[in-house]
Amino acid sequence: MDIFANLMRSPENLIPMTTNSQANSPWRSPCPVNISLELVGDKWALLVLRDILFKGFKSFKEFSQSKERIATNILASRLKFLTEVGLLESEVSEKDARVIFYKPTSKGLDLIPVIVSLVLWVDKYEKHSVPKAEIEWMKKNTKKFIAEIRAKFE
Amino acid sequence: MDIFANLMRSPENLIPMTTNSQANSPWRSPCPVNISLELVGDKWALLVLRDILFKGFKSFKEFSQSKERIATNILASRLKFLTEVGLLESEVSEKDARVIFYKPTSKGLDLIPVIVSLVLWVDKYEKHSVPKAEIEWMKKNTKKFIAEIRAKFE
DNA sequence: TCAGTTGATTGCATTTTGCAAGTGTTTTTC
DNA sequence: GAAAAACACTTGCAAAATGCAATCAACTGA
Repeated sequence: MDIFANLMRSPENLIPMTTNSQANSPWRSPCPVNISLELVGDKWALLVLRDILFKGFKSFKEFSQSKERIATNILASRLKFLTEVGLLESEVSEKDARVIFYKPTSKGLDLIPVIVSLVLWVDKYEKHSVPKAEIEWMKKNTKKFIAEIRAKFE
Repeated sequence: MDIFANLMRSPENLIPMTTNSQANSPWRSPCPVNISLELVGDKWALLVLRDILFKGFKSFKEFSQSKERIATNILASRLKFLTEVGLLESEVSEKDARVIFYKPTSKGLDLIPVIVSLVLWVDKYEKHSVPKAEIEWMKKNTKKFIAEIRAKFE
């Protein structure tokens, strides 16, 4: 089955459904690539996910202290959006009622493979801050790596 | 080797290198997730890649006719940027000197796994336009799928 | 010669972002 | 128990990015 040939035969598969369904849909187009970009295709969303998934961050304060220096208004809007689209859940801390803990939903956890593939791509072409040994392990044991991170939240 | 534990022990691995190298670097931070977002983390870059990789589009005109309706100034700036950062190469058509063909570099082709993982993620949670059979094939034969697309450009 | 195509640019309105300051609530400190 | 600090936002405003229509020069084909 040559998917590419299929897509070439009917490339509209990667683009519209029908003009009707497009009217009901919130998306620019029903192409899955496009939908993914409308959900996490900006400079900040996956960074928040990274902080939660890989660094174990939970609170607004922790996110706001990441080295990319996200502005607090942007952070607030991203946390709201990510929660609204079902990638994050929030709960008030039991110890301190000021603090809100954010954690990934199953939908959010399922983005780990995306982030991993981005990291492996960057590793191949750009200098970055993750030690070689960890990249190598990530590359050779991708499934286990993903499973281990998931396990922290389930 | 528990990568996550390592990262928790020294989470700065996912963020800065040194303050020195950060000054020389064009990136907000040397975290690979961040770098990937600075390269393709916007609403349009991966859409152009999709058009090239999955739909076989080559020219400005073809990209501009995609259903997401990218504005021509944005398209021009994205094509310029993607070429500058080495994801695309351009060459003037032999038949028509006005037409510029864009094709993926090796660095661009290596983004296929990222796009595939995004598609598989979206498939799990959102309605989209790619037939089930093709998603299933993509899921079960991911490596082959990626290799087949690569082969079209090598 | 000349209308039409192509990739790209310009001008301008709209939207999003960045930044500093401020808000309301809760917790800590004295 | 009042003042100060911490936390998660919110607001106001300047700056940047985006969307859109018009336009451009280079080129093509008739």
